[in-house]
Amino acid sequence: MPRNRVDGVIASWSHNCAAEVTVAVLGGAWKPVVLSLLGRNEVMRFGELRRAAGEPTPRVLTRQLRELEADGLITRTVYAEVPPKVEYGLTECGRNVQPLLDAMAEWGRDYAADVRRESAGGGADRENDPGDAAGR
Amino acid sequence: MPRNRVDGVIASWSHNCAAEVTVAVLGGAWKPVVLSLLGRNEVMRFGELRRAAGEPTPRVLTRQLRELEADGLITRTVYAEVPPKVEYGLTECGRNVQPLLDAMAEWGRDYAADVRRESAGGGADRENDPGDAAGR
DNA sequence: CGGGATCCCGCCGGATACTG
DNA sequence: CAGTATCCGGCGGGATCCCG
Repeated sequence: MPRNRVDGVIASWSHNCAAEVTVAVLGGAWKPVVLSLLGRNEVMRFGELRRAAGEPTPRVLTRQLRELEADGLITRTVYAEVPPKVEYGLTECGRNVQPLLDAMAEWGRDYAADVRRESAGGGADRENDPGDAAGR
Repeated sequence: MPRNRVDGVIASWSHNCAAEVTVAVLGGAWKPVVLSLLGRNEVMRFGELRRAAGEPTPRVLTRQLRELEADGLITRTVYAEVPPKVEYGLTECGRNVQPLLDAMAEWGRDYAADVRRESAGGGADRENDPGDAAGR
């Protein structure tokens, strides 16, 4: 059970926010995409997943998948045949994270829209003027 | 408007999941803690924030705060007095992210509990047995 | 008090090449 | 097809010291 990756984070969130655990689990370069793809496709083969995710290099995708597997979010099923065939799917934990992932995606979209808006539209910069705050 | 940090991520989530934007914004080492602290305290000074977060090094905390500011989540108010006084607070965007942060924290807690459970309790490992899957 | 300057290092992600 | 092996640059985070 090589869950050592997130273990450090889990161990030290006494004063930390538990959200850091979530970031540690979902924070890989291709993990959100992979999870959302598997959320819609039940099972996917390696190449299929790779193409759909946007052609990450095999090495990187492999590691992302192994980490997600070690963290208990996805399953990996190897079929002993030639040519090789490996199928990836979601565990229950992986399915449980979908609503959260959706919420994160929604916020991300809204945030990106905000950024675009203020980049394009006139910069309505608000200045903080402490002014008379020279107390003490 | 140095929002260049997340701009790259925002620009390239055509096939990606928008959740990556969220990770890019909240993905710093001390960002979740800072945001949740500011969510409960309205305004906080640098040292106050530092102690409450768990004593990160000033340099690191400063950068986290600058990034959050550049990303539009927090405000930074400098009072021109001696000794120096700087107060941090949430922008509207920073307040909007609180519910999501809570959801992430909740999932993180549940996940950590799951991990602890299966580490302690007997490993109820489920094996995948493709068995008769040698099709084609 | 609230940082900035400098140095360091581990890790993450990508490119390229090779294989059972 | 589904990876593995090797090399590499960048940067995120920490330690330590110094400053207005």
